[in-house]
This record gives sequence, C-alpha cells and structure tokens, in this order.
Amino acid sequence: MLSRKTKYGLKALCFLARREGNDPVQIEVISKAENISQKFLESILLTLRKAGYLGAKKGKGGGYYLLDKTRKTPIAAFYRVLEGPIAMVPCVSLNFYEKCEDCPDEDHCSVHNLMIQVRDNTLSILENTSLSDFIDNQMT
Amino acid sequence: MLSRKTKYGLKALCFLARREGNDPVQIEVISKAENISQKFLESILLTLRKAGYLGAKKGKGGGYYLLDKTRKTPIAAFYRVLEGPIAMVPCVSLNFYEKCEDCPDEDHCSVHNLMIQVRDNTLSILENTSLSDFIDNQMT
DNA sequence: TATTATCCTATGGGATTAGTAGGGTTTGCA
DNA sequence: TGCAAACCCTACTAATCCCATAGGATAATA
Repeated sequence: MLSRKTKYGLKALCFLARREGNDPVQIEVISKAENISQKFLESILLTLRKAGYLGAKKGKGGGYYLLDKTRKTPIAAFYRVLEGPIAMVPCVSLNFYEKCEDCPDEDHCSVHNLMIQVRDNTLSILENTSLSDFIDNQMT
Repeated sequence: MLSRKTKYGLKALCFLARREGNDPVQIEVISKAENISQKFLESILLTLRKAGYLGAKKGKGGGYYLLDKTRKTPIAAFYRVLEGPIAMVPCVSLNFYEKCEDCPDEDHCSVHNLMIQVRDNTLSILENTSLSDFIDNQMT
C-alpha cells in the first residue's frame, strides 16, 4: 500500500505542475488546497528538494517550485524517493536489491519469478508516466 | 512490499503443489524445506485452511494438503487472504474499497487514476496465474 | 531590524510485523 | 484405554515503521 507520505508528495507535485508560471508557492497554500497536514507536508517537500526535484526560496515571497527537469521526470523516480523500492520483494528490486535469507536459489523460486513480472508491469507504467503526463491523467 | 507472511504462504502452497500425490504433509517438513519458522508457518497454514484452500488432518500421519480447487485458484486469491488489498490505495481497491478523506473528487485525482492503471496491470498477472501456472513458472 | 518562510532535529503515539510461548484438542495406533 | 503425534487457538512481545507535531535555527526580503 502507498504511504500517505508518497500520496501527499505526488499530490503536491501535481499541484505545483498544474500552476501557470513557476513562482514559489508556500507550504501552507499547498497543504490547504490538498488537505494535507502542514508540518507533515513540510518534511515531504524537504525530501523532494534534497532529491533534486524541487527548488525552495526562503523568506517573504518564498516557497517551493518545480525545477525544470521535474515535469519530465517519471513518477517512478518520485516513488523511489518517497516510498522506496517499487518491487514487492527486495530480491527483485533493481535499485534496492537484497538477497532473501530463506531462498537458496532465486532462479528457481516461484515467488521471485512472479514478482519480476509484477515489477516489470508496474515499472512500465511508472517509468513511462512523467509528471506532465500525470496531471493530464486527471481528466481521463 | 510483500510481507513474509504472504511470501511464506505462497512458498508453502508451492511446496504442496509440487508434490506427487496429495498425502498430508506435516508443518515441520514444509518449514524445514522452505526455511520458515515452524510456529509462524503454523499460523499461516491455519489461515489458508480457514480460507478454504487447504485441508488438514489431525493426529499421527496428519498434516496439510491441497484441496481440489486450489491448484486452479489464482494467486490473487491467496494474496488477498494473506496480504490484503492488491490495490496500492484503498480508493482504487475492488474488494477493500475506502474513500480517501483528503480527496474531494476521485475522478479528478491524479493519484487515483494512475493507481487504477497499476492495479489493473497487477491484477492481470495475479488473476491469470493459477497455482499450477505458478509452479511451472520456476523453470522459466 | 522585523517579518516571513524554509530548514532541521527531536519526539511520541499508534499501527503493523514477525514472530514466540504455551498450552488445548483431535486422531491414530498399540 | 492410553499415549504420542499433529493440528488448533489465544495471547503476548520486541522491533519497526508511519504519521504527525513541536520548536527553534537559518536565510531572505523589505
């Protein structure tokens, strides 16, 4: 299940992407528009800034704004930063791989092989949907 | 991420499905073959029995065995019993639907619409892979 | 300098996970 | 009948994660 953190993060990115122009937007504005706890959102936006997807401006007239590349960034990237691995099992994760202790041979593990299929299908969506695609999505 | 419970449950089902015949198998045998804590596995198999996928025989020579229909049952069914919803967000779950408090309009929510796609893709795999298919899987 | 807004660390309650403990109950067999 | 094998069931716990809040530090603007 998607954590609230990820869900809120994606909603905030959406909110920024839907705006005309790219002026900084205060946390409070986003949190009220999207019904998100302000303090919690604060930490989420901070994470996204550190990951290089958002810029921030302090002081009066400050706030968060999208960086240029962010609109073209696939949802998969945000997902990995906010939620972690996309794979359902560490042994099929591309970016967070870990071997299972209980499993002597991955190639012959049914769970492993099925979860590779699930991962590839999910990835095909999350990697091929950019933030721009994502906001168009809302009208379909 | 898949819980150990689900992973162990699927492995145990696999183990039973790969056997010739359908004699009861003791928990201990499965737990040793698959490197699973015996007591934990015990509770998992109990869940699967109550859900109607396994039979059990008590006393000497007893153990767990597959019911007839179980080989034809899709992995999605086991998943729902062991792990819960397949959807990543309750608002796109078919079997465990819940409305989001923060979201005024699902149809115009980007997250909602994206997660429907992910759900449909995942479902297409989990619903179309039966336990029989699943064990063949290991050799591909 | 005063105000505004992000930055950052720490903390805490609640839920979930992955077991563990310790019996109880039923069955088969000698 | 009696014993041991094997499942049945409840309760508990340690660890971890999630969601959120608090409060001050820092930086930018006017």
